[in-house]
This record gives sequence, structure tokens and C-alpha cells, in this order.
Amino acid sequence: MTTLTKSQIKRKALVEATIELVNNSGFHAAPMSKIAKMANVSPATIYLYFENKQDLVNKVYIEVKAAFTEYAFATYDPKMDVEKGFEIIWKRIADFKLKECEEAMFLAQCDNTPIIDEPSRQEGIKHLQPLLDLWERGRKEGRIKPLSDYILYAYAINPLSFLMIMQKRGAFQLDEDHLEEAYQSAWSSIKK
Amino acid sequence: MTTLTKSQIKRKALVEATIELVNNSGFHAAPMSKIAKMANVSPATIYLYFENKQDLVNKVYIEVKAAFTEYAFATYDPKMDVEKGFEIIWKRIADFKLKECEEAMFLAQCDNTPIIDEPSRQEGIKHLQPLLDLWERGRKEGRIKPLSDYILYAYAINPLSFLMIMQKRGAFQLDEDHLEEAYQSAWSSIKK
DNA sequence: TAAAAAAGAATGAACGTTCATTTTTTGTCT
DNA sequence: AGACAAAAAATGAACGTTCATTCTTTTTTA
Repeated sequence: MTTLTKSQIKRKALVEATIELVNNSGFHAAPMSKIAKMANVSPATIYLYFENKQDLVNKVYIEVKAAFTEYAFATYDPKMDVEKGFEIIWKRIADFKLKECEEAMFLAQCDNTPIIDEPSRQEGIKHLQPLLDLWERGRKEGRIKPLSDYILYAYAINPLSFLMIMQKRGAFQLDEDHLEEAYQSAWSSIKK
Repeated sequence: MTTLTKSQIKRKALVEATIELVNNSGFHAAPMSKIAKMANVSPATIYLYFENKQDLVNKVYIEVKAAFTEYAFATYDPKMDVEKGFEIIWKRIADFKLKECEEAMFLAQCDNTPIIDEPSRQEGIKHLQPLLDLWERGRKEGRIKPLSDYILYAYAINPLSFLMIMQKRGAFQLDEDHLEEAYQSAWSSIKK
């Protein structure tokens, strides 16, 4: 249990308010004044923690992405068998997307729009390296199809984002059975 | 060759300017004044064709989605064999996403953010019915896995959006070989 | 009590939208 | 066909609002 200083609490409130407002209204309808109000803070206070609105969104993106990948790889060990490693990572990602739904929605929005600047996007990608390493090993061992990382990601990981968004919009319910089906689809699309 | 009236030309210019600006800058950084300038039109003129900015974006979304699905199903015939039908549709969709890249980017952005209102989103979904019908038939004939439409879409169709965006960002090149690999992944993830 | 943090009010710029005019098109009459 | 008037389309400037950001003052912390 890490106790937060008052400063850290305020900053966290700002980050959460940003995520919620951008998720529900979009960047264009998430003014600093509303973010401040939602975080119970004066608009001016935001500028003690962030340079400007762009900086705020960039930093929220990078931090959420870091939290996402940390969660994704928390129970993974590079010494694991390729198939087992992939299953572990995939299921942790699924977990995150369903449980930390707000954060995941925010990432999806950033990944599909120009609201994040290019350096922040690059910074966010870095953290995926363990997965790319796993795939590289899998290809070398002949256990994973010799496809580019982008195609593997498109078929094995990204579908979860689509399902999470549909779930968030109430279009359908992603239960345990669905999740297992989805995992099987994911694995069968990359396994040799 | 359908000849357009002056009105239709102006409206078309507005639609294209909207797509380009929203793609490159995001909704929040696509002011009416810029859209007007890019379409060589006065800001006031936009309001002769659209009620307001929200209406403009909604209508652009619906029209682009309609063009997308019309293209997707243009060479498809419901009497086709399930596998052939899927291949035809999938490849047309891939074609569209790579050739009409701007339009496809715009759709991806709308589908992953709250910039479109709910009725317009529903309207856009309707046009996908032929694909859902094909899948329903495929399930009945035992040729397609008994998965929900959302999961089928997530694994068979949506990955193309991710690949298209990566391609647009210059991250990698989606050539003929990649495309065939992607198609095989798509089909193998839904076939029984 | 000095310094740091936070606040609310203020500021100028930029936005979406409207208004008063001008320009273009259309239809009619010669 | 050409002249003209009514209607429609289009315009640039202007409006009120809202925004991101800053400034000055107050509150909290050390």
C-alpha cells in the first residue's frame, strides 16, 4: 500500500478526470475547466502539474500505456514456453481491457486519432518489447507463423480492443466463454 | 459518368475537406473556418448544406460508411458459396481500406471516439447486414464457427483497420503477400 | 513567517454560428 | 437571343460564447 502525498492525489484526480471526460465526450469536448471541476481543483492548478493541455493528454497517455503493459507482463517470465507465455500475456491483456475499461478505452481513442503527438506515441510503443521478443523467439523456434509483428498484433491482440469497445457501448457481453473462444482465435491465428 | 451540379461539387469539397482535416488534426483541431478555406468556400456556406458542425460530421460519417459498404458488397452475390462470398467481401474491404485510405481512416477515427452521435452510428451499422447474413448462413451450414457476430468481426474484419492505420502512419508496408497472409488469418479464425 | 501551493477572476484568442449584403442563377417577357 | 427582375446561393464581417492560459491574491505548508 503506497500512501500518496496531497500533490500526488491531486495529480491522480486530474489524470482520472481527463480519462473520463475524453472517453465520454472526446478531446474536443473536454475543456480544461471541466477537467478541473471534475478533479475538484482550480483550472490554474492544472498548470502546476502539466505544461498545457497537449502535455496533459500526452502524459496521461504514456502513463496509462505504461500501466497497461506493466499489468500485461506482470506474471510473464521470458523463460516460459512460447505458447504458455503468449497465453499468459494475452489473458492479462484481456483482463486489463475488461477490468480497467476506462483506461483501455482511453488508449484506444488515442491510438486511433491524432490527439497524441508522435513522440508520445513512440514512447508508448516501446513498452511492448517483451511481446515482440516472445514472437521473435516463437518464429525462430518454428512455433509461430513467420509474419510481421504488425500482422501478429492485428490478429492476436488488437481484436480485444474492438470487443472491449463494443462491450463498453453495451452492444454485447464478453463473458468467460466468449473470452476463451477469443483466446483460441487469437492463438490459432498466430501459431504455426 | 455522373455530372455534378455546382451545389454538389461544393458539398463534395466540404465533405472531402472535413475528412482530410479531421484525419490529420482531429475533430478538435478542425474548425469550420479551416474546413471552409480548404473547400474554397465561405464559412457561412457550410450552413447552407449542414445544420451545424455535429451534423456535418454525422453526415460525412454516414455517407462514407455507405460508400464503404457499397464497395464491399459490389461484387458479392448472396447465392455464392459461403467461403467464396467471404473471400470476395474481405478482399473488397481490404481494397477499399488501402485505396480509399482517407475515407477508411476517417471511419476508424469515428468508430473509436465519441465524435459521432449514437443514431448516426446505428445508421452506419445497418449497411453491414449482408455480411451478417452470410455469417448466419455459414453457421447454419456448419462452415463457420458458432461465434457471435462481434467476435467474428473482431477477428476477421477489424484487423484490417489496424493494419491500414499502421500503413498510413508509415510503420510498415502492406503488400500483396502480406495481404494474402492476412486473408488466410482472417478466414482461419472464422472457418469451422 | 517565509515559501509553496492553490485559488478565482481576468485575458486575449479562437471558435461556431448568424447577419446584412452581394453575386449568381433562374425564369419571363420582348 | 437579350434584357430584366425575382429568387437562390454565397459571401465576409460581426456576434456572443467558450476556450486555454495567466495574473493576482489567498490559503496552506514547513
